[in-house]
Amino acid sequence: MAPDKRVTIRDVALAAGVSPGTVSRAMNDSSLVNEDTHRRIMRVVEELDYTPNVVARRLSLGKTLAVGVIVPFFTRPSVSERLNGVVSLLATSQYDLVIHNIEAPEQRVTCLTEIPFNEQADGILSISLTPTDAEAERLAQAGLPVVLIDGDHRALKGVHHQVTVDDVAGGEATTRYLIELGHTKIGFVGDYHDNPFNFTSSRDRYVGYQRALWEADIPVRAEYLEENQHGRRPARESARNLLALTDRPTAIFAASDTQAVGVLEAAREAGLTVPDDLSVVGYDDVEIADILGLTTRRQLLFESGRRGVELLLQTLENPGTERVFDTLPTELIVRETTAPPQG
Amino acid sequence: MAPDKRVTIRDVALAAGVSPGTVSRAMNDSSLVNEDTHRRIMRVVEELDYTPNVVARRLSLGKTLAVGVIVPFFTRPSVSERLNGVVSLLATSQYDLVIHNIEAPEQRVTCLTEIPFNEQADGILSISLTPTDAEAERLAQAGLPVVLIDGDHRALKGVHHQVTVDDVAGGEATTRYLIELGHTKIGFVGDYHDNPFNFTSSRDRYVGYQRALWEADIPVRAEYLEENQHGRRPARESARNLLALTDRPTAIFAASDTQAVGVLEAAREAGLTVPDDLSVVGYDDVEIADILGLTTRRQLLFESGRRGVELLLQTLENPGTERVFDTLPTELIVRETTAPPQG
DNA sequence: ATGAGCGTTGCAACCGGTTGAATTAAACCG
DNA sequence: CGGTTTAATTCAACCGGTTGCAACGCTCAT
Repeated sequence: MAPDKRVTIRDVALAAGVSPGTVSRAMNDSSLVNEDTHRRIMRVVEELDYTPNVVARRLSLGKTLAVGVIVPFFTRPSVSERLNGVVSLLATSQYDLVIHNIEAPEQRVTCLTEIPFNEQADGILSISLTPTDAEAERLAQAGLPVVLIDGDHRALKGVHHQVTVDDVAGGEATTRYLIELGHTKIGFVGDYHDNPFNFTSSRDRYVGYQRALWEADIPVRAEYLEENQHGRRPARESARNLLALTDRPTAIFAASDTQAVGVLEAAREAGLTVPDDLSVVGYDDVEIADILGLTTRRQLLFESGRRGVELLLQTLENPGTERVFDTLPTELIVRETTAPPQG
Repeated sequence: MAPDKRVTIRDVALAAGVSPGTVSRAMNDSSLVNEDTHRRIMRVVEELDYTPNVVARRLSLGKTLAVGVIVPFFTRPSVSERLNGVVSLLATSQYDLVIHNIEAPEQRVTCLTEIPFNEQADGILSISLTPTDAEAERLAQAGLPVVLIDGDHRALKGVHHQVTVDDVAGGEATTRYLIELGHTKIGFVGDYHDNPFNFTSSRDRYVGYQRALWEADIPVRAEYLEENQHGRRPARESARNLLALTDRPTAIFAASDTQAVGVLEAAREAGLTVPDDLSVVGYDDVEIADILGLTTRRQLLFESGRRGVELLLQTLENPGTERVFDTLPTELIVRETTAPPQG
């Protein structure tokens, strides 16, 4: 009944008539143990159904064989897709994945300052977070490899690698596309550019938006910028404001697909036809964009996760690796929500 | 430069002029330690910035202070939402969350048979997986508390608690709603009922569908059942088949919202207006349902995750806890994709 | 003064692996 | 046949905490 105490390495040693050390070696680097002994030990392992205790192993090795992943709001489709890339590659390695979700700004602090220190992970993957200078310094102290996915902090040594997208360029190119279609009155619906999580993508895309306008000699109008909480509903509100302007935009660039959906809803409410009365562009190219036929700028979410893990594993194997700053490309996916302005 | 070796409990002990044991006690149950000593130790801890090594702690305690979560396809919105519930509650506890994603049937086996055995977790949460009898037995052997969220296996002792939805009842009620609207030709678009992951929800909902028809004396027509891979695209294909029938259904019940989206797409392709020419109902009530105005049966995804964790933590605290089988309610959310059949 | 009783603290074993150094046994060589 | 190399294995320390038990110092009652 009582699930007989776990089988330990000493049990195996006893049964095989060797010392624990030999069993240990047999299970790892067979090179030092005799062929026959090895086989014998393995047979006993089989028989007793022995599985090494990972925790003991970790303590002894001084490695946790786990990587910590810090993600904010992992239910957001873009984040979830990145995480998916992370998980898919990590599953093929010996490392476990310990997840730390951040839903509130306080958690952000705890995660970034405590996790690296309690030896729970050999490396840290941070998704969509841009550490402040103080946080980066603290990370550096911990001496763990840190990889930023969709987060930028080249300045300090705490960060080893990063995988990003050039959001400024992406925002610029997307805006330029709208301009080339003939739009000059282009609204922007994004997150609060100053937010407690220090999310930077919306802000960066807006910077790109401004650049595109400048280059085209189109004035940047303050009333065309709407900042709000992230999300579909807040974006809908923001879009309502834009569409209520006396000189309303003929196109709206949303900082994410989720927000673009809110924009589309606001347009419908206002009785506007998309794309005839209003063009809408999103960012990310998550599934909803395909479903709704939303024109958007695609970024390689899944790949960013995979690439991040790849870099982290590389560093764990070989701590001397040079720092890498990857920038993944983006691509405009034109669907049915954009067209030249009417009249 | 070299991030000076980690501070251990012995360093603290030395600095505070006590033994490691006392420091350990001071950090845990202060009751045995003198007030003054306690304060002194804590000051040193502060000064040296000491954090206990979790791995050593785990080995010594014989507990891993982590729970393993096994999820298939966590990018599916319904699963992700459940996971969200899990994470949100677990974050408030001392337990870490180690994720194991399953994307292929082989992984299913590894996860269910190995993970419980290598002492990586004190308890297991399994989401949307129904263990086979053999797997359940193996789980029981491991002697770990296991909680099934959206999975059913009351038969064996391996499972401690479970949190489910009555999919049969949900499917029946949903179908009855269509019947009450006046539909008699109702198609069903679901997963392969026989699949390597042993997902049962689609199958169960279909059983409910059959019951509703029987009760209403409507014949169950084999050609109205379409099984396919899970997903929007396969569901679209399936719906195409249904709509191509000479006596096509006037309503389609999709086993999930994701699949309902595929059905809507097929309807649009076929030039049918929803809900006038075709009614469509989904299941889950994930965000896309709200966006598209899809009538659907809501289930409490987030809550199911939270509740599962609650039960698991309870059992970890107090191993004697009685087994609990929770069934969460569902609710029909009527939106704009259902109406009485035309003519 | 003696010893019981209590609150604190130290000691040392233990959790279950890993690993460098020491040991043993076999093999080889002049 | 002694001496040395080499391969295989054992030994014991170690990773960094936890904890039962012993020991210590003190108070208090006898």
